[in-house]
Amino acid sequence: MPPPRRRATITDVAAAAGVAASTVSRAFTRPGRVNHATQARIMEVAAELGYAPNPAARALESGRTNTLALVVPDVTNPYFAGVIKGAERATATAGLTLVIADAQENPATEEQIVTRLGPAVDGFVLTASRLPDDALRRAAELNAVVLVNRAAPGLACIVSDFDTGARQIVDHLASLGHRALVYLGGPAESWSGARRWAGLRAAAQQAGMGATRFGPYTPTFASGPAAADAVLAAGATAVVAHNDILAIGVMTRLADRGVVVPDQVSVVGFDDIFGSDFCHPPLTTLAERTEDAGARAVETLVALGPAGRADRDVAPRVLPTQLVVRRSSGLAVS
Amino acid sequence: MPPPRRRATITDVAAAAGVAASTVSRAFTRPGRVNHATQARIMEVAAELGYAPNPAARALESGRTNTLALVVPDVTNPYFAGVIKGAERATATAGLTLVIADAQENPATEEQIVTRLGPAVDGFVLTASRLPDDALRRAAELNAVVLVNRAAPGLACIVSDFDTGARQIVDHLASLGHRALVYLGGPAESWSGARRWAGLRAAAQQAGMGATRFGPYTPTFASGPAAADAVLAAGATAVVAHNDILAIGVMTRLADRGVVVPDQVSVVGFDDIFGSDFCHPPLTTLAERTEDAGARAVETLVALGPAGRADRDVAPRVLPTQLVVRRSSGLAVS
DNA sequence: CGTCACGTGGCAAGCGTTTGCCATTTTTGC
DNA sequence: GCAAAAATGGCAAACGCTTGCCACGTGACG
Repeated sequence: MPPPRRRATITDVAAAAGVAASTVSRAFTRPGRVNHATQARIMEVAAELGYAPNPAARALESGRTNTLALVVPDVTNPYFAGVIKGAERATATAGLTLVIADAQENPATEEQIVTRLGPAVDGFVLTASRLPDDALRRAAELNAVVLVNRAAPGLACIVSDFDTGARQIVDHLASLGHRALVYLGGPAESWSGARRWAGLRAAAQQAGMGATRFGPYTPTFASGPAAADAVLAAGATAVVAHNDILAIGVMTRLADRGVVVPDQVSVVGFDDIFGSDFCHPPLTTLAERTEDAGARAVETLVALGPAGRADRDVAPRVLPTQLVVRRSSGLAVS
Repeated sequence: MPPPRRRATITDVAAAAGVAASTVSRAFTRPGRVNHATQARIMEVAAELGYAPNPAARALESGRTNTLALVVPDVTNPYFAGVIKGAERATATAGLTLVIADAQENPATEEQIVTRLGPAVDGFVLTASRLPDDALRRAAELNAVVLVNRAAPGLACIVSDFDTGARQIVDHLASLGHRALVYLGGPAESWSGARRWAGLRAAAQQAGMGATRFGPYTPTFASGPAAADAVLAAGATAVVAHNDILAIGVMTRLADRGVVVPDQVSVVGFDDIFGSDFCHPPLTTLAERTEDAGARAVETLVALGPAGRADRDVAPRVLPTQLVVRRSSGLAVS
């Protein structure tokens, strides 16, 4: 095994090519600025030496790191997979590097991430942030920040159209003859959870349907039994869960208790995650354009620039949602 | 909106606390080295100014970035969620930062990631790397590298025990009366795919069972129909898929064609991903300790040090697997 | 009371790059 | 051919931090 090779620096390349370091630097950053022949020679030598510019040194001088951070509450949650994918794609297109950080559903962890990573990145995409408004404002003073599925005064954000989405769900259930619905709420700090419930309640009222909120439940498979039992105890015929994972957990418990979905209870979720098409029965759910959301967020961040000058419109960009009707929703029991 | 505030530097803190910059630096990096009272004052001032050390500057001096990179072929693939989670946890424990990069199942992209990110990180965890051995060796000359579910001469790696796992699968199927199995192969470059097939074939031979490989298939839901149709055409009673996603895709197609799993065909997957417990029917699959793998990989990387001195044993660390029997496997049709 | 060790803090160099400024050479326009 | 302008490349400072080295002051020891 060869000794750990020292990485070639710009000076090494300069020496080998017989030019000054500054010329090498320009060859990489301002291609037009140096003579064509010199440029070619430098590039050749650089390739030969395996030279790659040191990002740390670059960042130090310019203050720009060409790195964006995406913070999600839980990387293993398939809901965020789409956001990650979209952000990843948009970042690559912009020629930047993306760092993904896991806040572990914990505001303190999230704040720590923002503090520690702050100087190392040009901006943050905070997805479903659990941080209070003033913490977000503070973060936005030091870094460009774009929110996804969370709104805060003065900050750019990308949100799904939960109002229309909720109306679609309610209309769907109403058209199946349901007269009331139960909403299984997610975490209390969840902004999107609040929006979902607000949308459902408003739409239900407009449609003359009853709407009750249960919970909060942690939106995991494991919360399914508690939620399902509560639904059965209440005698509900239609239940809308905070998200698909919870919905699937509920359906699993209902099956265990011999309750047939959708014949006896209709179940609707939010997110259309991986798995909602092959669970049993396949889940009716409100699909969000998560990949778009991630991509849009990064694009907005790039447009904002590292200073985070939000002089432009900070009006929320609203992404459409779409109700995917599968087999978990059916006619109300008469 | 306030003007974009300049980030406080170590000099600002030093000035505000009435000490030299070096003292502030030491207060952060060598707590015992400065007077207790001075230390306290510095910390207080630092907190007040919202100071956080600039990682780029730190990295420049020390050559260490305190950042590790985890490269996965596809972040949205739930199989890698466990690896990510485990790596994330171990990295946090070690007080480091983790960067996750998506190679998009593309060797060229993977190589580019390693090149571009190389100077910015202290080491790489390459998961299911598609890179050829010599590219891996080159990468390992410049950075510490640990492989997950991939082996290469001279490099540290964490692998699942596919030999034992394959034997468990074969024994299970044999005990259900199956006399032969069909393996639905994954991508040709997949190292773990090769190991899976090798293990299955060896175990089948030992058990006196037939074993045939079909494919390769891209391991996605969408490949299910093609694979399922091939299985039916061959009249197989037991099928083992390269991974759970493919297995679920196959089961979906089988259901569409009116074939009952497991009564007519038994299906077994690899990975035990999110969803394999609630698909229909729940999938029998070989569970790997993916979270452990991620954590172990990071720990190994940390132990290696930034120089990547693999003087120590580079023997593969083998992680046990476990067969999770659910309802997709049953008695062979007689 | 002198010597020594130790605790504590400052100075300054250096990490690899970028960039403003200047000097030199080449090109252009007349 | 000459002056002016453009092209090209070098010098050196700066980015924020770490760290080897040194200086100073204090307490311990003989």
